[in-house]
Amino acid sequence: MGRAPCCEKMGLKKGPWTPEEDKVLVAHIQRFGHGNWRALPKQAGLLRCGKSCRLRWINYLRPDIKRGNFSKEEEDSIIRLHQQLGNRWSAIAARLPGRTDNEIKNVWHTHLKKRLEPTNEIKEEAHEAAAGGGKKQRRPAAVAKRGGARRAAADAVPEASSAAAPVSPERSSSSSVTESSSVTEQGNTGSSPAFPKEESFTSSGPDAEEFQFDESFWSETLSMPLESFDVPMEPCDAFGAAAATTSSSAGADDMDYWLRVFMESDVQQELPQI
DNA sequence: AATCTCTTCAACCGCCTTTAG
DNA sequence: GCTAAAGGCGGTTGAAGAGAT
Repeated sequence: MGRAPCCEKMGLKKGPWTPEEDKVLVAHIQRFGHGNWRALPKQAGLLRCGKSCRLRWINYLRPDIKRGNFSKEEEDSIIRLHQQLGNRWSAIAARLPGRTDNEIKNVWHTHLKKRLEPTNEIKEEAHEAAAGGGKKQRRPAAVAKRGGARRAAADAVPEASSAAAPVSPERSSSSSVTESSSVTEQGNTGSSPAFPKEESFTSSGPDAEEFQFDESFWSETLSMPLESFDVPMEPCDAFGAAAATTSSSAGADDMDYWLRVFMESDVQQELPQI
């Protein structure tokens, strides 16, 4: 059907939001709500496109957003949910109260996914190293040290807070439940309370072997009843009615249904019980 | 100390779905 | 039932920070 761009680009600002813009947006939404994102920027006097406002609100300004690093439980949940839902970040986010799809997506790509690909990378890197050294030698991730200016700006937003917390492992590259094939997990979801996220899952090093994916992980995971998840599996997210009215939450219901069907049928019978 | 390389994440882009007329 | 508008979602990008050299 061919849609016009979400905003006529003339004169609209792009890039990082300033605290002033945040204030204006928050104040406007608190007063008038966000019935119409498209019209909102005009009404609020913002030189932003509606989508941009929506994104900013959803991802950063909403009062119920939980900022800061992900707890181990949250990461475990992401991993499990990703196994089941694939890259359906919004569906995953709906099950992690206070977390946004964008944030989860970022965490997945920056922390979790990486840790699940060591076997491939190791092989390639070994190859490269043997071949005379690739341009990209992966260092032990210099993770979690950031949080610089931009984060500070985000934190300037009401409710911002943060705490250090680690990550955990998993694998499954892109989408769909079925495509996931193997995983390692063991030593990480459960072990190491301190969970040094910098080192645990880097792709190289003597420990790499430990992260070979093991079929048994899937058996365990797939045979695990949903109820046993450490995160509440509510059909709609923690953000209340607004989200519940969206079509995506209906989709989440469907997904829950099918997941249960899936879990309660073949999988449990075919896979070895723990 | 300077430069390079890598990592992180906020924000954008464009497609798909849903809703309204 | 059709079309267009709006909302929603996932993929991708690029600026900036931090560690390595």
